[in-house]
Amino acid sequence: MNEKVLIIEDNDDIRENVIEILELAGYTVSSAKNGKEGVELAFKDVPAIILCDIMMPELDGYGVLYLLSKRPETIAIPFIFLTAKAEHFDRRKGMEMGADDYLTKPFDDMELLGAIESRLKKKEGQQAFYSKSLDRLDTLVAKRDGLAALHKIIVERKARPFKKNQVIYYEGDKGTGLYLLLSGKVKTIKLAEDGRELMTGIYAADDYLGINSTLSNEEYTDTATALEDCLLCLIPKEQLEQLLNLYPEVAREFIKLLANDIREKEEQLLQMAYHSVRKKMAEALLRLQRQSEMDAFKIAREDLAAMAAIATETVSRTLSDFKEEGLIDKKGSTITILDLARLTKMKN
Amino acid sequence: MNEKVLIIEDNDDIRENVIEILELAGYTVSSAKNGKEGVELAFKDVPAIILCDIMMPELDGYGVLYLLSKRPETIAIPFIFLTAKAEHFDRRKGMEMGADDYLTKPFDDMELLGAIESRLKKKEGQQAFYSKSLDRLDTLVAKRDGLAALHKIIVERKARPFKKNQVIYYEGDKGTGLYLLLSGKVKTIKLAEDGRELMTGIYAADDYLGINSTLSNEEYTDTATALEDCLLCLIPKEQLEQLLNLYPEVAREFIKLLANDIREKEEQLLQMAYHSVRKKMAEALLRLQRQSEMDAFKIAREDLAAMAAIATETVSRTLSDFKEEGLIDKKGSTITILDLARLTKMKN
DNA sequence: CGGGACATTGAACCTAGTCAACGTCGGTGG
DNA sequence: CCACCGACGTTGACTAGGTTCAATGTCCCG
Repeated sequence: MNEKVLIIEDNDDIRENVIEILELAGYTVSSAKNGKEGVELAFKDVPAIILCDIMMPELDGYGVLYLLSKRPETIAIPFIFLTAKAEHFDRRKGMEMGADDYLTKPFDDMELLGAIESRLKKKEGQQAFYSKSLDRLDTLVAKRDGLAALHKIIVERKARPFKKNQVIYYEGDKGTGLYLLLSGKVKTIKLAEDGRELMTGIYAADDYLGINSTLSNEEYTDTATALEDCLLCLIPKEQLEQLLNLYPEVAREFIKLLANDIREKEEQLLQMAYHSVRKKMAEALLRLQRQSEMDAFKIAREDLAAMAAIATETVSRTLSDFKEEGLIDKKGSTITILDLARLTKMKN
Repeated sequence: MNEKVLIIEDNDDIRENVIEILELAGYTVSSAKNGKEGVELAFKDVPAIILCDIMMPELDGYGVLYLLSKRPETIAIPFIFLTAKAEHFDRRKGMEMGADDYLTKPFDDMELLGAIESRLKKKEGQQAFYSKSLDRLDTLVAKRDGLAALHKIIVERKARPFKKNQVIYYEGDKGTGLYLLLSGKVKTIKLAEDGRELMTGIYAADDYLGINSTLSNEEYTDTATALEDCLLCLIPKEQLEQLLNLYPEVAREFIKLLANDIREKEEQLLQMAYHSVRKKMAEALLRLQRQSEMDAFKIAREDLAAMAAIATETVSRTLSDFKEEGLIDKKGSTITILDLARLTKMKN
């Protein structure tokens, strides 16, 4: 196979040791002594997998991961952190940022080789799975003629998995492109000065993410976070731009999406403004039901609060009332809608 | 000149009398005995000017005016109401709907001929004025190459004046096309079930109106009303559609407009949700200042209330507070911004 | 099965809405 | 030109709905 591995590690002993092992195992290895160097190497000569220390001079492991995720050609490379500390927080932070695995130093040869091999294999497996998932898009996208080009771009592009609670992009980031959500659920939120969150959107499979920022060439105006494990496909801005100029149907399609989005936002605006908490709550539940296509769903009170722009305590109270009235059932964070009609007709 | 006049009047004596006078004066006259017939005639053979009774069987004068305003080819025809009652309310209602003049029965020959002549002359004069106003668009629109086509359509199309408080379109109306605001100011509002209004947008010269409804092929989602006397140009949906398919630049331009609109709506959403009344008020004032480009503007308390989604009484109170604090000055419905910086930095 | 995160409930407080009365402005008709 | 009317703006008193703070309960993951 002779796959390319990049190791980024400031400790000379560890680095040399790893290089030796990997070369013996038949990999082609390149190495860097700090994060900055590592990122440059990765861009110049794209590796199949990256091993990276967290604590490093110049640029730490998180920074490396962040920078790599900014470029489409390096975004999908399997990424394994090497770390001395097995601390929970660090581990979680890394995984949330999109790392694929952790190796706690000291690790022995078999651990190292096993991790790399399993990652590469998993990636291959995922690739196959994505293709299948992408085939489904055929029926969705290729209906109209010119949209076939968009479809082609999507299929050729690798999909990227995001884990639950992982942030896809932050408010203020420069838009790198459009995300197509292949599976899972994503929320977008805006932060008020005092830290309270407002959910501006909730997305399920086949929805586009970050349309407006990408198309207006501005920074993202909200933060997108995965509500559950997701599969996303990034369509780079440049390709999208070309597509828009070549195929009016594609542009027309996006115009429709945007226009509908505005209508929804205005509707939401009216609700925010004049509806009672009960009505806002009912609308939020209905929105969730509509897009999960089931009568039961799991959602944190905090997320519900952000959707309806009310306090979490008030969410609890209102849901308890609804349960009393036989409108819904709830158990923990799972909510089941019992009386859709009465919820829809909720008086203000 | 031999201009075509259409008279719609159910009283046989009056109708015959008017026809006689007008034919003597050299006009070509067609006539209808009720509103329905009149509208059909107007569509079949577009007249230069229309005289129309208000109280009629089948379809009354208001209905005629409404139906004519739905079609681009009949929208700009001068319209004179004939009415027995000189009541205020009726007069105002007619003028708001877009009638150009009133004749109170009984009227003598000179009154009739004078009104028709002056209307036709005025229309000619306005046409000349519009062209000038439209020339200004050259610099705005024709910068990019393909947009020249859009510009051409705008220039070829007649602009139509709207009077203060006149409704341009109603929520629920099927979108006939896109309006370009040439001069004046327009607000768009949504109505809550309980009748409270929320202002979803405020537009000044060179803004487009009803983009999203037109482009998504849906009904208007809000009601547009003239805040002052306006000049609007209607770009019919069909022409717009052609343009979008032919010129990617035009589509691109609208995509940008829509995307920006979404960003603004989301920003507003966040405000609605978590800002105090003081802050909402400040933001509303700043929005007004930004688009009037002056520090002083006239606005009804009710409109301010609709902008910030608060009660009119609260608007009064808050403005009084602001005045006390030296942030603004106010006299009647005129507000002057004194301390822009402090208003911008208003704490929540 | 223990601990921490998440959910619920209670009580006090406070903001902004409502109702009502009064003041002010501008336009219309005598 | 003035007086009057109606629409619009202001102010006060009261109230309801929702937030906040705080304590307690429950679920779920390791």
